[in-house]
Amino acid sequence: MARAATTSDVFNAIAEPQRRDILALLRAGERPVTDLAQELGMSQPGASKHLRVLREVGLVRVREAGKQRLYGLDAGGLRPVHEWVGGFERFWNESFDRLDTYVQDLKRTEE
Amino acid sequence: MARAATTSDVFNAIAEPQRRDILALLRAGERPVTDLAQELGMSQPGASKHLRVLREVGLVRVREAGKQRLYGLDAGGLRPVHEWVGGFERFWNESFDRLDTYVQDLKRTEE
DNA sequence: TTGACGTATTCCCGTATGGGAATACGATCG
DNA sequence: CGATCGTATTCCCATACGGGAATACGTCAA
Repeated sequence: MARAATTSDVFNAIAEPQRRDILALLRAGERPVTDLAQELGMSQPGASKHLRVLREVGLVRVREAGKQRLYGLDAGGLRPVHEWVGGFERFWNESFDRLDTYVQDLKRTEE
Repeated sequence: MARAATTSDVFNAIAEPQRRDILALLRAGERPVTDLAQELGMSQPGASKHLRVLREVGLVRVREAGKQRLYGLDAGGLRPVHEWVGGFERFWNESFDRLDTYVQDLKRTEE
């Protein structure tokens, strides 16, 4: 056993910088694989692989368009992530207080 | 070359379910390693390792407390994630429209 | 100083990947 | 049908992890 099954999980899908780039690009609209690959400076197979992951977790949708396959954004899958992170929102607003406490503590320790 | 250096990146840090669990628990306040390990059903070394990753990306902060080391949440690091995902918010609100378009397209294809 | 307790490291293993190269597919056009 | 274009797969390599076991550390109590 090793590296618990992480794939097919949205959090893992967006952990890859290149995949985040793809998603960002798709906000502008549907695009064929080659287009994405070229624009992001990656190989076609590379783009296809990343798109596959994104498709499997439901962040992207494909549409057959003749010889091409147009990939489009399906942002709904990001909602759970947004909500999860949102659950911490009130904590980073307290950050200054906490940082202050931390600093006070350091001072006390140094004395 | 393989699997680009992903560690030391917030997105990657929260890609691990267990690490997300740790962060969630820490919202209730500081905790020593053993506590976390037990509560989450993981080994002490395991907890320490995950905490190390979280510390390196700045999501967690340590405070020496005698024999123990109290880990506390440092949610500020989640802000970039929240913002990134937030950049897609308006897209998942359009999801119904898009889904509709998609379905229309399927119908047309089947005819 | 010796022990005990709470943690962090180090090893080692097996699997999951990301990337590159070559190749297999599927659809459209002559 | 045969050629071509746009994509998806398959191999293979090297590395990054996550997990378990054993061990090294650092601190405090007796």
